[in-house]
Amino acid sequence: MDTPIDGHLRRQAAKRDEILAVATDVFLKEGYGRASMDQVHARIGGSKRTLYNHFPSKEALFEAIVTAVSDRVLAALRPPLGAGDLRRTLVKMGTDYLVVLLSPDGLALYRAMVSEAPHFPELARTFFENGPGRASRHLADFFSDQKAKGHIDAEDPQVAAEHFLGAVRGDVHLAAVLSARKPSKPLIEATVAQAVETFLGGVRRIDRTLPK
Amino acid sequence: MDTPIDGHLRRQAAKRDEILAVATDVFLKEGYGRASMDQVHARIGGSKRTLYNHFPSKEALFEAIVTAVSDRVLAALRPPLGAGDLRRTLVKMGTDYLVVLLSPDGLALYRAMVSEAPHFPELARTFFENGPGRASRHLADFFSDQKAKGHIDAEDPQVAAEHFLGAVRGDVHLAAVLSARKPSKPLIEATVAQAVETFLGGVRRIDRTLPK
DNA sequence: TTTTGATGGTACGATACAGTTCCGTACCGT
DNA sequence: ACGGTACGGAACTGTATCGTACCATCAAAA
Repeated sequence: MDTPIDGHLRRQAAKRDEILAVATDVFLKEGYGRASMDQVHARIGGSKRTLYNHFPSKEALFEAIVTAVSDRVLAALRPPLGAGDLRRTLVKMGTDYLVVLLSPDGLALYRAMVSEAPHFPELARTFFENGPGRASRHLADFFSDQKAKGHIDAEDPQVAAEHFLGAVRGDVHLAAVLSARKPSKPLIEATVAQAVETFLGGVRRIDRTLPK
Repeated sequence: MDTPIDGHLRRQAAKRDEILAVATDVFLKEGYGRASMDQVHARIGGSKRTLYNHFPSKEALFEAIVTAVSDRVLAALRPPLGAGDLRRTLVKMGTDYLVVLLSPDGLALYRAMVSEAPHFPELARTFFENGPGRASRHLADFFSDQKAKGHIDAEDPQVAAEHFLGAVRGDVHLAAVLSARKPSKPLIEATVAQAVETFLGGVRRIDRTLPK
């Protein structure tokens, strides 16, 4: 006995996926305010009623888009961090983090959430929790382990993680969000590299004539 | 002969200021998309024509608002940094920076610029240059001086400044932008304090059995 | 084959928006 | 007193918006 899939459900799901794909493109490119249901409908073709059958309102469609894109994009914010080498782990976490944030979808999602946070507060909260917040806690767990092993001397691992990721974002993410200029990958890697070194060793010159 | 101020110009300027004040409130609270000229007009009273006499379009009004608020808000991003104590300077710069970014106007301005950056690219560029970008360069100048004096060991002072300010933003700014929860001032100071310590000394545990 | 459910096509309703037009009034310098 | 300028008031234009109503069509299930 194989899968007794209803043909109607198959069609329905396919239509839903098609609508979601097109609507995602429109909403992320134009933003919630400037995107219009008519625009989506024009690119979908067909009836406007079927569009509203799948998503009962513009807000519902936007929420579906955000959750879908979040699931797809934000997953990469938590790469597997074995309890391995500290510097290597920071570099991997930093580059993965920054690459996701600077990807077209990442930038568009960030812009959309910042723009609509006041009108979709629970959605914004979910975005933060499943995105940057989770990434910070993920890294903080690693820091806790490193601290227990005596490799690290951070007062609060959670705060330390947030600071490291904030340093990685630096002005690069800000500039990209504001001017839509996507920096090159080597520049990303160089930025992360220096952030890691600063984070590890600090910036203060150590007196060579024996400390302590 | 006292000031030969034209009465017409006085009225004109007063009206312009009034419009700008009300419109700033509306635009920063609602965002460019949801704010409407009718809404501004309703709160101004008077004729719609006078509104359009002062600002020929919605876009022009928005640009005037952004430049005005930028001048007023972003000035505090460059506190005077005498070439004094390193730690104290970092703490001052960090707290001033974060307090401005987390102020209601700072958050609203940030949201507005991120939202409308694709449609007002030159405005977004100006905002970045006069805001976070200038702050980074300001701090970078201080770092260059400290480096010349042998107090710090940063490869690229500009990048180091961006990383420090990024760490100061951390997840606090992100969370505030996304959830409109303004963190308390002691939390701000505590965050900055730890960021400064991490930035100065790094996180890696130094082997107590004599380094080097 | 008949019936059911999803879809295609299009017109429509109601509202909101940016920007204009017309007319009359209040104020200021001369 | 007079002329110029900005302002108040309100209706109006054209367009865009979200969402609904109506009917024909097509594919799958009975």
